Amino acid sequence: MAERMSQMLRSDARDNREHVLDAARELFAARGFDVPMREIARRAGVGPATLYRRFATKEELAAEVFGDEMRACHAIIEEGLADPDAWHGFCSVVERLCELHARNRGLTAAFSSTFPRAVDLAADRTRAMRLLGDLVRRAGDTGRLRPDVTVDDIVLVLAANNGIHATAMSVRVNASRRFAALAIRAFEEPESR
Amino acid sequence: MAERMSQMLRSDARDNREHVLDAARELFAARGFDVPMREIARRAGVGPATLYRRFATKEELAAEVFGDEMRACHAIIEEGLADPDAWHGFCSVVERLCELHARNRGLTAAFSSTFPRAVDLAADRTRAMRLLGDLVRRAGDTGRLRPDVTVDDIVLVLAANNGIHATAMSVRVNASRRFAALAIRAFEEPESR
DNA sequence: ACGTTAACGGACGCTGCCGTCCGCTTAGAT
DNA sequence: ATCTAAGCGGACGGCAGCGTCCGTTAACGT
Repeated sequence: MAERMSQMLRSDARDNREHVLDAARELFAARGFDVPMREIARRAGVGPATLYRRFATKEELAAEVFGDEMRACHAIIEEGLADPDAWHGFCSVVERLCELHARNRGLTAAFSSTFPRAVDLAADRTRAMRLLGDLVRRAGDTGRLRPDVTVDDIVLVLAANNGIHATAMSVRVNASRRFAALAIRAFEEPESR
Repeated sequence: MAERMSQMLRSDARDNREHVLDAARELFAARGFDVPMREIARRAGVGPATLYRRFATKEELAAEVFGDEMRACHAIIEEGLADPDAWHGFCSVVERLCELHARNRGLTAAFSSTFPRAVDLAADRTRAMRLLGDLVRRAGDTGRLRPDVTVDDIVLVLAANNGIHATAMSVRVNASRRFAALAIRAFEEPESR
């Protein structure tokens, strides 16, 4: 559908739309949702009006950008579910989600909280929740996961992971890795190993 | 010193100063550092000019407010150090710090990051760090704490705790409690009990 | 090549915040 | 009761970000 619309655009408009999305992706990832629209436009080599012509509001742009990131989340969880070792799959999901969120400031906002008008993100979110539920159940069956751990705990950890506000990305990612390791320790049944 | 200055103020000015501090405490706690100065003034029943006459800048006001909260942090840590059961003291510090930070949005900003001009807060911060170091060492000696846990891990957990962005305070506090429990599990040496 | 029309971007208006100024008010000393 | 200076707050200017308008440019069908 998005492609059909892009197809009807003139070639320069289509290019600019892509440039805007790329710029938004980079800036949202690096500095969170609070980057000014003008700066996205500037980085895309485009005037503000052009940006607003394609994306009527900041939320609309964010919805499109974070929709992509959401798909990355889904992919990670599904790969974890596909892991023959359920516990290992669970751990790698926690680790990789934490890292993804550390690399994308503001992705957590899309994941846990809700954007004003981003209805489609809510659907992605509930789908991710369902998948996470499967993951937790599957890991629980192995006995390696503490029996009282729920999906909410994962979401809590993800939200908390977003509290790591270091400015430099490398610092953020390192801290996030340590944090993921802590979280996994907290989730693991001590008597299982 | 602060009292000496207040003493020289006219009675109405002194009252208003207190009202402003009370309002700022409440609003910073409830909604974080981003509340408008006007709103603090309004809540204090005071004009903007009055507020700015007492606190030349927003940071100055925040420094004064969070200075008080800082003292609460110190008290918590010192009580933990005074606990005859070192491990129990350690746990209660983690729990109580998490809860305090959950009740005070933006306190973590003062605690871990640095305000532009809040020099005096930095001193409080390093003092808190030293105390936390003592706490960790003391808990480590009991063998209940995993030997690789450092002060940085506590700070990391505190920062992460601040990522719990629920709007309603009761929700935030509950989530924070669960989070503290998770953190303590992660810190505890599994073979020790 | 050329005309039509989509697309562009600089300039604009609006809102919300910070911090200041200045004419009026009132505490508190005499 | 009076006076004076400390104190007050509404109104102001400035800045930054969002979203829009309109005169100009250039894509692309013929």
